[in-house]
Amino acid sequence: MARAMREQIEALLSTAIDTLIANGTLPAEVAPRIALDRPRDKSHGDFATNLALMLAKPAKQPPRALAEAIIAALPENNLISKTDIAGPGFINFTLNQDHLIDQLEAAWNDKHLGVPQAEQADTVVIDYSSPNLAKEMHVGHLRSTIIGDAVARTLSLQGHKVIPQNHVGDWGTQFGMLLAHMEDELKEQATETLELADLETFYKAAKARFDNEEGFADRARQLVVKLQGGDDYCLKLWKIFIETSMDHCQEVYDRLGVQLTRADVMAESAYNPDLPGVINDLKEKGLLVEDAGAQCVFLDEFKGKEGEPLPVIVQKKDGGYLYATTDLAAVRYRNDVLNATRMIYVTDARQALHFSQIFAVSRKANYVSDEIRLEHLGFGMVLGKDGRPYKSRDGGVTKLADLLDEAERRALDLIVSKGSELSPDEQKEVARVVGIASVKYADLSKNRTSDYMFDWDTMLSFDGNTAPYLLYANTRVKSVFQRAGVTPESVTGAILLATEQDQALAKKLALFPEVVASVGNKGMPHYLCGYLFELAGTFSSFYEACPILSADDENLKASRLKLAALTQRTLEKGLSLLGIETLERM
RNA sequence: GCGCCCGUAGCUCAGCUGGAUAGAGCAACGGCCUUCUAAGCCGUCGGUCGCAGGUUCGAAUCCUGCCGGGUGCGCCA
Repeated sequence: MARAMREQIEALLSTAIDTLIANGTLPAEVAPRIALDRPRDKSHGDFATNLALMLAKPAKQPPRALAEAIIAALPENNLISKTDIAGPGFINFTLNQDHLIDQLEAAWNDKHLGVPQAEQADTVVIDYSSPNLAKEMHVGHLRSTIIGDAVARTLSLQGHKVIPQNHVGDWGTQFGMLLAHMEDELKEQATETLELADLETFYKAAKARFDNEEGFADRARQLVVKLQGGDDYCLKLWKIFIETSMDHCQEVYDRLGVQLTRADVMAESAYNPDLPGVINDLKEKGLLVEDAGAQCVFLDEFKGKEGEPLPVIVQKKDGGYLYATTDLAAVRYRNDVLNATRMIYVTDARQALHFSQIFAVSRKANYVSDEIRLEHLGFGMVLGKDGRPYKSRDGGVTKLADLLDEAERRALDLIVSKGSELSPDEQKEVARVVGIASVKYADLSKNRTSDYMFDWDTMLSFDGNTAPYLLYANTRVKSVFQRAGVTPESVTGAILLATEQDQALAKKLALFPEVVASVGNKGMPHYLCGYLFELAGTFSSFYEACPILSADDENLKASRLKLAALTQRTLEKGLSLLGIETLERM
C-alpha cells in the first residue's frame, strides 16, 4: 500500500516549494512546514493549504501571486483535478475522482484497509493497565486498560512491533497485612488453597485488623521484612495471593476484550534484583547526591520555589527503594532487553511530573539514547454525574466487575424495552456486547487528557456518538447483504460516484488511513471514534438517499454494494482497533 | 509558594501544526415509514470560545496578566 493521499499531496507541495527556491522566487532559507488542511466547507475543496499566506512575506510577493506560482510549480500528477485560489491566498485542491476510486480499490484489496505499513517499524513498549494486585480492579483502572489496548492495537495495524507491559503492583508494605490476614484465614480453612471470592472484602478486612487489632500491625510489618528477605513460607503465601489476584485481573481483561495476557505481565517485583544496580550505576555516573539521608538525583530542569533544584529520591534513608527506582530499572530493561525504540506509559495524568523526572534521569544516565521516544499518555479522571470522582452507591470505589455487570444489565433492560424480535439468548448476547462496548466507547471517545463524566444514560443512548449507534449502523450495513444474499467479501464491480451521497461516503472512507496515523502518532483514540461516528452518519445519509439493492442500473447497484461493503469493513476494523466487538443483528 | 492541566451552546463534548461563516450529540421545536433495520434521516432554535491586553494579514488555538476549577510538589505507588 502506497502512502496516504495526504502525504502524497504534501510531497507535491514540498516539491513545488523546492522548485520555487531553486528559481529564486523564494529565498533559500525558508523551510516551511507543509501545512495541509481538511477544509470544513465543501466549497473549499478536499484539501487546502495556506502556504502562500505564510510565505508571502519572505517571498516579498502578494499572497495570491505567490499562490499562482506555487500552483504553477506543482509537478504533473493524477491526484488533483482542480486547484483554486480563494480568499486572501488559500490554495484549494479538489481530488481527482479516479484517484479517489483507485485509493478505495487499493484499500478494498488490502487486508490493512489502506493503512500504510510503517517504513521504519518501531519496537513500541507500551505500559498500561498495571493494577495493584493487593486490591480488586476498580473503576480507576478502566482508562489505562482500554486506552492502552486501543493504542497498542492501532500501532500493530501500522506494522509496528508492539510489546505490552503490564507493570502490576505486587510488592510493597500493604502485602504484609494481607499475608498476616491470609495466614489466619488459611488456618481456619485448613486447606492449602485460598478462597478469595472477593478481593476487596479481603483487603478491607485486613486493613481493619491492621488499624484496630492489637499486635496485628506488628505482625504485618514483620511479615513484610521476612517476605523481602526471601523467606520461603512468606513467598509461598505471597505467590498464592498474587496468582489469585492475577486470575481475577485476567477475567476482567477477557470480559473487556482487552488483549493483555499473563505473558505481558512484568511485575514490579521482577525488577527487585536490579534495584541496587540502578543505584550503583547512578552513583558511578556522579548523578547521586545524599540529602537528609536519602539518595537523590537533582535535575536542573526541576526547580523548587527558590529556584533550587528538586530531588528525585531513588533510595530512602532506611535503604528502601521507591517507585522511581523501579521505573528506572524498567526503562533499562525495556531498552537493553526489549530493544524498545518508543516507550509509552498510559497512566493517570497526575503522574506527569513523575514521568518527566524518570525520562529526564533516564536520558541523563544514558539509559536510552536521544532518538528513543519516551511518552507519557496521561488521562483524566472518571467523574460521576455530580462532578466528583466516580463512586458506587455506597460511596466506595466501584469494582470493575460490578461496573461491567451493571452495563450488561442496563443494556438488556434497554433491548427489552425496545421490543426486540430476537430470542432471549440472543438478547442476552447483544446486551453483553452493547454493555461492554458502551462503557469502553464512552471513555475512548473523549479526549484522553480531560476528565470525563460517566453517565449510563448517555453512553447507552442510540443517538449521538455512542457505541450503540455505531453497532446499529454496522448491523444495518450487514443486513443489506443478508437481504441481497451475498457476503460483503464477494462483492465485485467498479465504484461509481453517481451522486453527492456516493461521493461523500467515498471521501469519508478514504480518510481512514489518515485517522489511524494520527491515533498511532498521538495516542489519541478519540480521533478514531469521531471518525467512525462521522462515517456511520455519512453512511446513514447515503443509505436514506441512495437505493442500493433497488438501484436503477446494475452497475450502480454493484458500486453501492461495494461502498457498503467497504463501509462495513471499515467500521468493523475501526471498532476492532478500539477493542470493541460487533454484532450480526440487534 | 512553585509546577502542570482545564474553562467553548442550557447539558455532554469536538475543534489537528494559528486559517475561511467555531462544530457534533442531548434537550426543545418541526418534517420524513406502500420501498434495503425509523434503535434511522432531514431541518429549526441555541455562542461575548472565563476576563483584559499583546503578537499576526488572520487567534478558541500562541504570549503576558487576572478570575474560577482541578491536580501535583524529599523518603506511598
